[in-house]
Amino acid sequence: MSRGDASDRLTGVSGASPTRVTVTDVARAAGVARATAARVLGGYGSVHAGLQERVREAAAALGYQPNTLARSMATGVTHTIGVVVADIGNPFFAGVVRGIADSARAAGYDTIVVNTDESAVREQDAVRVLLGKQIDGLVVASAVGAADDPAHLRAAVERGVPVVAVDRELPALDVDAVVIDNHDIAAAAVRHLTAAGHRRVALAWGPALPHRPRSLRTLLDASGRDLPTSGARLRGWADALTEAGHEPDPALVMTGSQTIEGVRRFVTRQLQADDPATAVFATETDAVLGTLAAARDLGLRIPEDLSVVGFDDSPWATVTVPALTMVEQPVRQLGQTAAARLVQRIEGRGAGAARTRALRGRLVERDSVAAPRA
Amino acid sequence: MSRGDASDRLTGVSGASPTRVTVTDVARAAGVARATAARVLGGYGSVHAGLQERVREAAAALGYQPNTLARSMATGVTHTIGVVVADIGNPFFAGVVRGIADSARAAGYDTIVVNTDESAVREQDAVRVLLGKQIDGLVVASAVGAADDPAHLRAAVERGVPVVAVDRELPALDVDAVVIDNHDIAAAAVRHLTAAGHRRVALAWGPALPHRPRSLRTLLDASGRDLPTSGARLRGWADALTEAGHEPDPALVMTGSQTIEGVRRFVTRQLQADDPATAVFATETDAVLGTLAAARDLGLRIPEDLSVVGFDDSPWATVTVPALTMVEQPVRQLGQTAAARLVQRIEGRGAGAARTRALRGRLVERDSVAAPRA
DNA sequence: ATGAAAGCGCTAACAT
DNA sequence: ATGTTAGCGCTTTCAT
Repeated sequence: MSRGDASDRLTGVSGASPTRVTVTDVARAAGVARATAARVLGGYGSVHAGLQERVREAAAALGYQPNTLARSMATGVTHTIGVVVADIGNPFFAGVVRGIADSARAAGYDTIVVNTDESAVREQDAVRVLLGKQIDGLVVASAVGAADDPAHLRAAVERGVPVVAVDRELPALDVDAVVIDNHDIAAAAVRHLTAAGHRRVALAWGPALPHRPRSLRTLLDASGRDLPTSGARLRGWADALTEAGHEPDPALVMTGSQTIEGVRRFVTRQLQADDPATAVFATETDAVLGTLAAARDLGLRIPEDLSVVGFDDSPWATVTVPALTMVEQPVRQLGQTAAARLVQRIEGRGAGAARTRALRGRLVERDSVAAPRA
Repeated sequence: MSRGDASDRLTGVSGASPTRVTVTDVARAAGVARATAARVLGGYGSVHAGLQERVREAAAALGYQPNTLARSMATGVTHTIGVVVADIGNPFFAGVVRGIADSARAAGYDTIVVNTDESAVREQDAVRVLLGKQIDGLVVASAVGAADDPAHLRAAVERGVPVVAVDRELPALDVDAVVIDNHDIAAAAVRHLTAAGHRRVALAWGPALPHRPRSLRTLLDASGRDLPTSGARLRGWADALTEAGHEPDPALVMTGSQTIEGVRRFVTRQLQADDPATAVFATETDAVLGTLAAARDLGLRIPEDLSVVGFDDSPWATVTVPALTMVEQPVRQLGQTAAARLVQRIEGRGAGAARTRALRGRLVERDSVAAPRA
């Protein structure tokens, strides 16, 4: 931790130069003042062409590399945005992150990505770390429920660090958000099923609750406290069913352990019930996998015995048998839009009230939906 | 860039405090010297309990948050490792990154992840940015071919920044590496096919080459210049075939455009050839998808008409029909091991010569392999 | 156009 | 145990 350790390291690993070369070194070698060398190396102010040359040569000869930390200390700006994402292992978020990086890069910003594994604690940590690193702005796909107070993010806002929510809104905070219109696309997906004649459409998965709510209202209320995306999808499901004249039965909604295995058990139960579900709306990739596993367990054929619509289209959805009808989300665009908005905020343009921008999902129809058995 | 802009931003976005609170502010509020405040806030040195209390209260009251940049400037250490990864959208690398972050976090290091989308130019950029941010070490899954000179990474090493290669070795550089034993697991996969009676095992995909090499030697040489992983898998394929007494025919190796569509065309051609392939060894996820697409196009059944072994086991490999026999790689462990090694290097323990550590893949047998048709 | 000097927020010698 | 002072590498007045 001491300076001594640091230089031990420098000399120890490989016959490396025992000390980094700084503007001071370059200035001395070029025979100019530090300020002059700094001006050409930093690309600001104005310096006689001849001197520029000399400084550049000296810098190249010494192998000078700028220290961005020092620059940031002096300017108060890092040209870096932080990204806090709940699950980088999910291709959805991976795509979002790439979109953010694309857009940020184009605007001259670096990105630092931190994964929280859906843990609220790690999210707080991540935000603290990023703020400590003096990022200029923050894009966050938060793991906190819609009802929880995101104090760590409020701290960012209060310090004047612009925050943009991506995919998951932050109703408790007055910040910009870029999301998918989950209610509409979910409703469209379920409408596709009711149009084919389905009345009993199971939903996997919904909010994680300790025990199954009896009434639809209780369920909707509970989901309002869950992740905003999952609540919106649930409401879309309910609205589409209602619209088709069917009662949205809370018993059709999975509220238990949200894992592939949990879905498998839930769907199995739904298919063996007295008034069995004839279709499943799977709102996450893992829910699709669990549903397919359940169907195979029971020897049910898709779509003859069971119709399925799932979230997050992916290349493998075309090689299953049958190919799956899926909701496609504009992931990359989601990230790009969020980063663009953030850069606007950082650079002081686009001031004004926080705004939520909703992007549209798309239903990709393949072969996993048919009319229910008579 | 100017200080003026920065404070405009601070005041503009929300009624935020126009200036950050520093140790100096806290010290003044607590009525102690800066050093004293710094000691308790930074958690070093020793300070009378009573004063500690007072400083902490003042800090809390003012909402003090440490500036890690300034700390790093003073100490010369960032407690941050950089991760450069070729494709964060690939679940394989997503898993590796999580492993790295786990392990780093446990050792008290933050991680900064940069994605390069398999572009050598962006990789250079990424490394420069990370070095500028004064990271303490670097984990890299490089996009550069085994034959290319990774000057950007050499620069890191020469500056005394420890580098650990993950998944993809850097033969041109004397650095630690943590990889999968691609040769062995590929050979095991192909052996599994020859054991079932296959002689004509197509490989999708191999090295990207402008035109198909005529001889096996030319092919192997060419692949030596490609990504180290793909070369090793190719050699594993060749060795397993040879071992079973079959000539590894270079015509069975895909060398063209490495996309799902490219694989689909390649496999289609292989299956319609005079002496058709009876099995496909797909060395990447997208190669598996292309292979399945080709089989479906031709109305071939797996495994009756075509056997398939693929790389990168994944939950969806169990829900295809049939479930797929796949190579599973210990992705998380790969990342954890790499980060652990890096931390050792950073902290000066585990000095000595660079070492490559190879982790073993595992063949997960399911239902996509059978004896070839007579 | 160039140079001298101050300062960003923190840590770390060096007094006391 | 506390305070004083210098300094990390850079940018940015302010002189000249």
